[in-house]
Amino acid sequence: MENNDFVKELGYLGFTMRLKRISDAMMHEGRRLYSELDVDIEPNWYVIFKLLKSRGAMSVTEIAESIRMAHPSVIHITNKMTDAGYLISEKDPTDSRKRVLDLSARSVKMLPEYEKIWQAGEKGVEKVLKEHNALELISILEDKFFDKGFKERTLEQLKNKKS
Amino acid sequence: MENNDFVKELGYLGFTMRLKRISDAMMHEGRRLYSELDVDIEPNWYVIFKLLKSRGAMSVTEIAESIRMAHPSVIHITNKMTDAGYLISEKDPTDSRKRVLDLSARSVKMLPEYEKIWQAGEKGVEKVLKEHNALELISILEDKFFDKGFKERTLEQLKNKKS
DNA sequence: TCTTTTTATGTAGTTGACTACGCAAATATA
DNA sequence: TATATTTGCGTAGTCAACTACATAAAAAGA
Repeated sequence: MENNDFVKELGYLGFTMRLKRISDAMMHEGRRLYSELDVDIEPNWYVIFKLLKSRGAMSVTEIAESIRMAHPSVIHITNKMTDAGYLISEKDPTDSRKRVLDLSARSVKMLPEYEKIWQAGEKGVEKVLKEHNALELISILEDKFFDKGFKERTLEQLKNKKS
Repeated sequence: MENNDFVKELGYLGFTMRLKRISDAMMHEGRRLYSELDVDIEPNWYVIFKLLKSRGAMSVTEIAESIRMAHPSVIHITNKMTDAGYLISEKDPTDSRKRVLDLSARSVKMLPEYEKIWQAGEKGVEKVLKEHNALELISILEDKFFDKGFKERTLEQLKNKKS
């Protein structure tokens, strides 16, 4: 960080933007990392890989709920993974509305290599965050600001001017 | 948060995605908040408003550096603010490459109202985060993961397999 | 059984970041 | 002074997330 960072000067008002900047920066770093290692996957795919490996085949909506994402986002990600040959998509035989996704043979073959990278990334993050209770803070943020949290809290403050 | 959140199960591996989810959620909440209050501004504009109010007129690149964003992003945001009548754009008389941006009369008129909202939002965030050293943690994240941080740390871990 | 409601998926359109590249003006250098 | 480099801005193209809406199948209810 440079010392002339205006967002930092804004205190708690700058919090959301700083959160976004860090998250965006890490995403872009992830993309650069993969491209430098010549690995043709994208950041965030790892969640789908891990999920399907752990739980087996799942439908679009099941995936969306498991990782708390809107279903169109899941469709977008998994379509790209399917195009890249990492996922297999099949109609559910008992419910023809559903589409069931699972890891392809290519995924099974490549996963060991990719998991090395993810483990290294995790270690790097862990080293920095272990002594700072970072996961605990993230949990609190999720509890307080997911869904209606931030808006409601602000409207509340606008009404009760006293505080 | 629901209890069946797979990303949470991933430990430090899920950290970046959880960061992104929270930051996205807060952004969307912000948009909903403004629309509910019938205010025609967008999340993140507040940083530009605050910056120009505090520092006076600035060029595109100066703004980008002050808030640590890529300059095309700043152009994108400030163009929309200009279209909405909140900013004035003028060529720098001494350097014709530069374009200098400043708050319009409309901004000056509306700012007191908007600042009430931002103050309320800040209070809401502050209430939740005060006892958790959240700003300190954000600073650490910025120090460690901005720019080349995350990629370099991961590559390092990939080499030194021992740790 | 026929109709209504719910569920699962998909598409379209919006927003907000980024990188890569191009162009023109200012500055530095030969 | 002429050329080369740097700087400032802008555009194009990419990607990820969201909401709103559409469609079709399944489930529920009359």
